[in-house]
Amino acid sequence: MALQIFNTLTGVVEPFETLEPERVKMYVCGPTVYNTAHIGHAMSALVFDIIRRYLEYRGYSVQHVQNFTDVDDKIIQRANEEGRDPLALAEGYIAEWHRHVQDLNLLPATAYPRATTTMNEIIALIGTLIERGHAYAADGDVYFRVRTDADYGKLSHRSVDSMRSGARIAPDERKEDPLDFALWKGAKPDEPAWESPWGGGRPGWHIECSAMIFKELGQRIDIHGGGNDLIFPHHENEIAQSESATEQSFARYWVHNGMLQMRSSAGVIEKMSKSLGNFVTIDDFLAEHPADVLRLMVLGSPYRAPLVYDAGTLAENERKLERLMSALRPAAGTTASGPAVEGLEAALRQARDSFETAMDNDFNGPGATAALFEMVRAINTARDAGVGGPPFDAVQATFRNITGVLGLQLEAQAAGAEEVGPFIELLIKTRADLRKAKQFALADQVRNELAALGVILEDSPQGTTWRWK
RNA sequence: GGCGACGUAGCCAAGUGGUAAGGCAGAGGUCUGCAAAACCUCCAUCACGGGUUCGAAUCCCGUCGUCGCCUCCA
Repeated sequence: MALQIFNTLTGVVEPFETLEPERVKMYVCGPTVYNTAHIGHAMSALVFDIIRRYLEYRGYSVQHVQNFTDVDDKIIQRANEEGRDPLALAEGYIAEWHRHVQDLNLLPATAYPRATTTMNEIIALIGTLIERGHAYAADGDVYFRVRTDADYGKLSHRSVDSMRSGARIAPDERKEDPLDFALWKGAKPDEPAWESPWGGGRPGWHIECSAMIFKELGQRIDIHGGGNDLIFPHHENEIAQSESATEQSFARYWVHNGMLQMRSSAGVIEKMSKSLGNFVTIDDFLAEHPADVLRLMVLGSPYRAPLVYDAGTLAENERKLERLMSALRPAAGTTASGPAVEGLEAALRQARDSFETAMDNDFNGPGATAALFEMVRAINTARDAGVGGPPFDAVQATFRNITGVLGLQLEAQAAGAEEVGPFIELLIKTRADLRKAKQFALADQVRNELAALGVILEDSPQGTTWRWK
């Protein structure tokens, strides 16, 4: 079966066909860098990281562009509050994001354009829109003339008329129509400004994405992604601008992830956001949990659906990670042929098929992880049956390969192991002597006290191993 | 009010016409001095009400409920 993707534009799952053979042009909206990122931002990045990895697994060469909105009202506001230069403030959060990319094991995008480094292209694009009658300058600002775009609203599936009747659009006397949106904002005193034919100012939010896409990927792209909170107005406006300027279709597939939601202590479930104050920063999360736990959380729910974050989902995914890691424990036996080996290999092949079928079906993470757990059981069962040697190693390598397609690292927490390892080994040896002498109370005391320090001992016929809890 | 998504066991969740994957939690068992881990077994008729069909969780209509967007937002 071939890859199928849900397209927000059409509202249905469609076969995936690229503009050019074996090549995918993908643009994903990145963060506005005015504040520290939280795990909701991470979720979106993880979703598209997984999509990209799977496309590459399927043989596509992926051009993956992610932007930084590094000049906008919020950045300016925040900089003013802190008495800092807005561009320096943005620069700091961009550096922080690049660190998150590493910490979360995200594949770096192939390009990271910014609004401030795309200024010439933005100004040129606005000029084109004005020439074609799709935009107009007004008192230092430039607005997009929404009524010149016949199919405005097609992405968010709403009509211009229904939006006009909505009361929530603030009227602005400079606009010809309340729905018109800013392409260029004239600068007030003390605001960062770039020279343009319409005076000093800065780009509106939406235009930068269109300009960056044209610059980095061309006038047409395969996949445009982002959070589903961007569908309207951001992506709707991007389509309007882009297609009005180029007179051809802009992005083939619009892919949107659902929002990360937070369950409050009162049980209320709401979107995680800065403004509500119900967020967990990426750094805070990673201080307590491996990045794989967050990735498993994201994989454990369909990417388009909202994902509720609470203590329960956290604990559940920590256990999932432990279980996946159990498949990587070394073989104890040496059986390298026979029915047990054949059964293992057959089970792996079947699970791999299930994995691909699930991922081909609009990147079905829960289905794909289920296939992973089938591999885990097959591998552990085979180990218990004495399978070992090259066939066992090969199967584990396959398992690692597949988990790697999802971006899972499955690395044992090694922090401090070099320093404390010898001491723990010493205690394990002492405990072994105590057990040999039937001094079980003392032996258990060693184990319990280590457990209190976060070190789990596990006995097996081959000896005792330890791991961090 | 408008638009959209969704409602499967205690929880997360797969399945989109032929009698319910997987994970967590729980129960029993194997192993162990005891644990832990691993392995085995058990644990749901799919929000509700109609309809279409030989047959529906899966299609249609309605009701209730949840979330998102309509303003900055991943």
